[in-house]
Amino acid sequence: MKTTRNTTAKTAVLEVFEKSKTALSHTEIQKQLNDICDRVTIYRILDRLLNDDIIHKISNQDGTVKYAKCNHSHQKVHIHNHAHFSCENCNEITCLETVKPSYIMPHNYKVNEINFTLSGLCPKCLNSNI
Amino acid sequence: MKTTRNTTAKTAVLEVFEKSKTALSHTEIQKQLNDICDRVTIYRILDRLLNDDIIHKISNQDGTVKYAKCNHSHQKVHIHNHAHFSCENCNEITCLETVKPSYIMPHNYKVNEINFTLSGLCPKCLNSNI
DNA sequence: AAATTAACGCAACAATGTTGCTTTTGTTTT
DNA sequence: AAAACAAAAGCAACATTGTTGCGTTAATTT
Repeated sequence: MKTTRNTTAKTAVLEVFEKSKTALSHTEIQKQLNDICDRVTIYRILDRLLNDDIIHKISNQDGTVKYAKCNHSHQKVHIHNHAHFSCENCNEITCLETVKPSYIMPHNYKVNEINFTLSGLCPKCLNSNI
Repeated sequence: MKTTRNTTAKTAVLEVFEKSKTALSHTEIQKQLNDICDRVTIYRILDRLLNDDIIHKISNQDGTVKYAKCNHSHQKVHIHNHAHFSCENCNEITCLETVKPSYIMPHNYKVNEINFTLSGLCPKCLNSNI
């Protein structure tokens, strides 16, 4: 069986997620790490964290891919079927863990996962824009 | 004022969309066009069509970007606030124009657009898999 | 302390998207 | 119908993002 190790790079990436309130792209993570490790290493760490359900992947309307670690202190399992908000002004993506859409599906579809991303202005930008 | 022209390449791209029931990636469009024009030209045509609201952009969970032209014969304006379905088996993305999610937002957010993508098995794959 | 192997670094590559500049071509004007 | 105008195309070069192979390093177990 394959065991996962706690390397310095992985710990550093997790710290970056811990500190950030918003979802981060690979490039943003790399910048925050100040090149303490290789680009490829970050990709591989992200792969492992995704696999272990510690983070989840969000792809924005514009095609950019971001990653986030949710705070789900009380839950045992990481639920990523919640909504995300993408701000058109500051480009930050945040998890809206309370927002759960309801919908009616046509027959003959089997839904395994949902991805619900809303975009517009986040509270921060909404206030400073008026 | 900038006027848009009906070039052969643009017409060909529109025909490809017309024929296709599913959303298409840049690469898929290029293949169907049999290299009648440059890669860059396709990108620029897609930009124009997006700008003119003739097609819309869908970015899948996996980070791939696709484009689709909806059939909205009766409407004057192109509405792209509908749901999409992404099949995990055949990777096709289809518009679910009838599916409109309802949800409750926290205060202080201004929602301009929504992107609701469901993934799982489409009717075609659901039937052939059992 | 030695053994094991997960993870890293590096180089190379692939896919996707962008930009600048010249040429072509669709459309309007004369 | 020809000339004028400018949108769009072609081409080359580049930027970004993500992937793969392989030898080396280092976390964990024995």
